[in-house]
Amino acid sequence: MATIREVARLAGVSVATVSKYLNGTKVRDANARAVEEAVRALDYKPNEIARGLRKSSSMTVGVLLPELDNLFFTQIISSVDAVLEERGYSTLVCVSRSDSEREQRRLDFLRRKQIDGLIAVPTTAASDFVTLAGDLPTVFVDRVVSAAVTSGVRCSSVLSDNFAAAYGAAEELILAGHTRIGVLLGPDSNYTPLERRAGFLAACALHGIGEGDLFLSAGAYTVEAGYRMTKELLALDDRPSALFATNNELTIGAVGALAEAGITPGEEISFIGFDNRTLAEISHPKLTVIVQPVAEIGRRAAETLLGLIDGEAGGGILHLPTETIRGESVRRITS
Amino acid sequence: MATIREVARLAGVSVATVSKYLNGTKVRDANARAVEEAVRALDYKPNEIARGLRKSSSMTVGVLLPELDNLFFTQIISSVDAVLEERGYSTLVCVSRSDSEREQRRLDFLRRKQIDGLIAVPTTAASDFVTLAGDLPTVFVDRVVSAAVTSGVRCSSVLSDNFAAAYGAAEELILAGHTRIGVLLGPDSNYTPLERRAGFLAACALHGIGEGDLFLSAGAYTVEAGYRMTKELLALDDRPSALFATNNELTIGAVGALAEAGITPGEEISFIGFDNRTLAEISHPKLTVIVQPVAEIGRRAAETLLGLIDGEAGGGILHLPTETIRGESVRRITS
DNA sequence: ATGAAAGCGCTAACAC
DNA sequence: GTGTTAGCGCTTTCAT
Repeated sequence: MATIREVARLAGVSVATVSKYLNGTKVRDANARAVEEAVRALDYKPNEIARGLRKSSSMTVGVLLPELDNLFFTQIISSVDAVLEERGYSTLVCVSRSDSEREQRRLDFLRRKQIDGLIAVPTTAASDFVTLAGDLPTVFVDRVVSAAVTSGVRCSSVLSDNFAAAYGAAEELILAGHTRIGVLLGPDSNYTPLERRAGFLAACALHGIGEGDLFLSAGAYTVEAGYRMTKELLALDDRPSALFATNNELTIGAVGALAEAGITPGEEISFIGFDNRTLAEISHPKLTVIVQPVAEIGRRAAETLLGLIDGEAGGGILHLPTETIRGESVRRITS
Repeated sequence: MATIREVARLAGVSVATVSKYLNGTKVRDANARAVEEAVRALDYKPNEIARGLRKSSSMTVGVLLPELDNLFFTQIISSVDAVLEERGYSTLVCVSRSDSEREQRRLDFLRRKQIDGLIAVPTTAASDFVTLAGDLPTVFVDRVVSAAVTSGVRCSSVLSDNFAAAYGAAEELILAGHTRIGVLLGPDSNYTPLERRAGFLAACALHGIGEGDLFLSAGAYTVEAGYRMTKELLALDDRPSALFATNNELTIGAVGALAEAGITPGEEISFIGFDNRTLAEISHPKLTVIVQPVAEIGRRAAETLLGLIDGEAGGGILHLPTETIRGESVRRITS
């Protein structure tokens, strides 16, 4: 690869002139042309590594998340990347496999790579993660860090309004006449299940439905867990008349269990799913689902990070509204 | 961030000694301990950028693909990353959005970042892409480059054995008695549809089924295209008795169209899908699908790339076998 | 085994 | 406006 020196020599100017021209400082017209020509002739491409070393800015941001074979995360990366790319940043992706130790090692790795900022879906409790991140501008996605910890720290959060999402789902079912509802929840070790549970219970409480009428089951955010929980609920003597699955995997599992039991959502049992727009659309009848604004989450996370990098204050928590896609899987009943 | 200088000063040795110790060269025991302690005290993390500049190796590989909101690609990244990470490499992800110009710009960007190698699912015809990649060690995934072009060039290909996959699907249907089969194919502008079409036709020809008995429809690799093609085929007076969807999106679309038409796969119409293991499992009855060994593809691609980086010869084309997951969506008929 | 010093490719003072 | 030069943080001769 050609270096700036060779370009300078071929163009008959100094390296400083080449550098200046390439970075937008005015140079004499004749020199500009000479440099341009030399660059083309040598197919010169600036070495960003050297550039980064000198400017102590790598124009790289790290993205650290639990896994890559999950569309929720990768769609977020997708829009994060779109925004960052436009600003000339590149994206270094690392995976924690939901393992705290691994996560810490990867974070260490990213710091060695001199990333300018970080977008993370931490596995470690976010508040502890803040400590690890230190002074690195960081945006948490799908997790929040209590304001207490973040004060003065350069980090913010972007996520769906999970409380409102679950609240809305509950209302949807309650207004359709359902009082005995099964809820498939994720593990309490994650952050979002707590918000979703709280939102659901809040709506129920408001309508006089206590926990006694509800069938709350919690498990992993996996297809298997969704399948198993649904089967268990269906096997009950006084089984619920409606089901709410609170994440993509649980939704898939629930749909599978219902299909296997020969139950059509919206007939014997009403159903509200989460996130899997595609599954909702190809199901027959179409499913009612709550969908998170993944693209928007990614976009806002990236923009927030760029703000932090540019010195804006952190500490903000951005809750983005979810959307309810109404299919025909919620049936009005009169109890 | 602490530098190697500060570590040296605190440890009371020269930077050379610190560097040597950190890189595995033997140093006096007392010095080793002193360095270790200084590193801990300062929380020193080597600056990989500076390191890369000096060694002119960035320990970074680029991954360039059409999009990130597609599990086929992201699962591949996932296993690529797992392999590379183990060897100390990091992964720079770029997206072409299936746009040749954009792809070239992103490739340029990656080169500026001094990547040591590239894993690509090119949008540009792979043979042209080779020229762009130049001397950069490159592994093509899901695409091949004719041996003629690659001779002497440092690139190889890793992909599924698409011919055999489609051949197998055809046999599966033919042996069940089907002769009038609808095939949902992707766009001829991609590479894989060609192989899949050829494989399917080869099996048919062997069993005396000509193109006249087949219903080949080609379209985009999208859910909508799959849905539309399926509806069209179902609307025919002499509609086929079996359907084969040749990719994930087409499979989803087909399943949706069948559900909407009230057709249960494996009853009125037999069905073989592609890649969507999850959908196959939660469907009732379970679907028969051909699945690509995504994890293996990624793993082998990464290993192949590491080989190329280490100076191995390129030019190889690795075809990995697909797997047939048998559900109950193929029904034996007697015509 | 150790340290002084050169230099990877680039940018930013600084003097002209 | 241009060129000379120092130096980003590191590795690597090359003497010692």
